[in-house]
Amino acid sequence: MPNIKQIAKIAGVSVSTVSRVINHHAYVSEDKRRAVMEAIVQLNYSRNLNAVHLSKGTTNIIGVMVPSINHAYFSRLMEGISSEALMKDYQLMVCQTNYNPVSEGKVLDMLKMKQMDGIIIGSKTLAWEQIEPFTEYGPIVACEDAGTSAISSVYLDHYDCFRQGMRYLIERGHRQIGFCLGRADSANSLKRRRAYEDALAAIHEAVREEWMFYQCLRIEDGLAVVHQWLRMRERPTALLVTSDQVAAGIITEARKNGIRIPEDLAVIGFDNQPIAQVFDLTTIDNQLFEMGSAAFQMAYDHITKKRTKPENRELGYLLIERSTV
Amino acid sequence: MPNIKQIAKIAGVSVSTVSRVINHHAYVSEDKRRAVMEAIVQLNYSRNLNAVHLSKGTTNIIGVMVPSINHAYFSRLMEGISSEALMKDYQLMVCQTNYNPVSEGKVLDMLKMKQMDGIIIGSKTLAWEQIEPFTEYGPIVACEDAGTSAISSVYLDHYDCFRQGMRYLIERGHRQIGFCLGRADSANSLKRRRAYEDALAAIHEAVREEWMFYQCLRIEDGLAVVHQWLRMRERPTALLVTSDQVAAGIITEARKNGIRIPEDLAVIGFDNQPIAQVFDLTTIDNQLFEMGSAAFQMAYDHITKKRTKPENRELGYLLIERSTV
DNA sequence: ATGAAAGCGCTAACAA
DNA sequence: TTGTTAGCGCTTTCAT
Repeated sequence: MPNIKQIAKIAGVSVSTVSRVINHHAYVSEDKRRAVMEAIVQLNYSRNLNAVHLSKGTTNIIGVMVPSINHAYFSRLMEGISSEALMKDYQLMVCQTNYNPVSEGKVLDMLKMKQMDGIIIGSKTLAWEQIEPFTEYGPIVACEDAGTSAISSVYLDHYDCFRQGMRYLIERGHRQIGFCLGRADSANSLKRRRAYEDALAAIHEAVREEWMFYQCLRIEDGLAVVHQWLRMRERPTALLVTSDQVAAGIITEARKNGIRIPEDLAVIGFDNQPIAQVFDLTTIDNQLFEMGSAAFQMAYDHITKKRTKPENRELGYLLIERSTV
Repeated sequence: MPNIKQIAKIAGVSVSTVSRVINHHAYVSEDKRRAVMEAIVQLNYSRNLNAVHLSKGTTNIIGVMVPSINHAYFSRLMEGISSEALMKDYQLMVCQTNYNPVSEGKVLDMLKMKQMDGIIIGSKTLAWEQIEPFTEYGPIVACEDAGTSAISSVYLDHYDCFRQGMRYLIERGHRQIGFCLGRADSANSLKRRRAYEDALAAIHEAVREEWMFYQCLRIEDGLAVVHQWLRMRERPTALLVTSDQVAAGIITEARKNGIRIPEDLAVIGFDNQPIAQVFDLTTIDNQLFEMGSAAFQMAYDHITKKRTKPENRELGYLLIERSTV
């Protein structure tokens, strides 16, 4: 592989002139520029990015920490990140962690090792205190509420959001309400559960453990929910489901079993994914794409020093009324 | 940020010894090793990966070229790639191209610029001849038939596969068969169309343009298909749909319109995604996960010189009989 | 077992 | 406008 030195030699100039040409700097005479360009073509030259990165101390790479690449929620989020990265000519290093703390640590380490200029956290299991020290090495933006930590974040108020879902159901006469969440112990789940309990308390309904479904992450998880529902003596008349995929699974299996939606069972989904539209599913749009692009922008602004302090940006959400309630 | 030199100084050894310790080389006395380790902890040192990459000439990064990050097909494929990469300690640079030739070219350029050690192509629009020259800079593995080019590939025989789908439908009495494909001009689509035409010719049925749907990529694309189907005077009794998502969209919209599946319309999907299971959809499993992991392994073997010649590996497929035919 | 030193290829400050 | 040169931080060969 030819290097800048050989180009310089052939073009009859110094390496700095070559560098200037490559980087489109001013103050290069037209004939030298041409000579360099010709040499570049002649030798089929390309810069060695590792050398560039080492020399500059930056990489134009953003790391994306997600538990799973193949999950509608993160796919949509990454799409938002990617669209913004594409415009700014940044590359994405997608790191699948499977919620493994060791894997998550490795991603943080890569920031320290200057492999990437910043990190966007889609979701994680590590505590904020374990992540915080790494902000020294570059911006870290979380796509969830980072609480009082010094980590930037784009998030929405899941308590509020869940409360609104509950309110909507209650206003339509439901009192027996259940929910489907993902990880039982995640911060978001905890908030949602609190919202759920508060909402029930407000209408003097007791909380029932058996109406709370956890580990509902994918479309197929909806099936088990329906079967459990069928086995119950007392059944919830409505379900707040924090994933359109799971909601779609529930609806499909429900219909197969002759359960009428929403008459027998009302369902509210989350995310407003395309599948929600197809199912005519009432859902809460939590702006995943926008969250992704906002996260990238935030990281970008920090890298380019447009900002220095951590930011916390709350996004809105929108209840989309369709036919499953 | 501390560097190897400072560590050496504090530990009272040379930089080479530090390097040996970091890289777990043999021939380092126990006390020096300990001294180095202590210095590393003391200064909170981490290697600068850009320097490592420059020095070594490799990066342990594989580029993944996909038109879209947020698409079930590529998500599943990337999951396969990722699972293998995780085991081998490789990082994934996911590059979304939107089938833009310029973006695709940039990914290839990054290989030349030594930003990545190899590339896995999920799908592309560039011609093989335009890609082939870049194999000089590192292994390129395509997740589709790369024809006679010198590019490695993992693929399945889409002609055969489509033929089998047709055969299955025909055996069950269908003669009026349509299909839903993605990009009209892709190599795969062309093969499938040929298979379709050959299958019809074999039963002396004419080919009808209006029964061939293109640009069917996402779940929501299924709706339009159903509406067009409804408007037809003569309708196909069966549809071969190269995406479970689209098939699910079709089924959902069909049921909503009182169309019975499979009595009025039989549907075969593709990919055997989780959604196919939920919909009890007859589908053809084309082993996307395995394709992804095989692609990574292939790239890996070339990088580590276990192989040098381009490989072409054909994967099997499996028709999964469920209830939509 | 250890160290000196020559790269790896580029950027950018400085001098001219 | 151009060139010289000192880094960037690490690996690895070659001596010892």
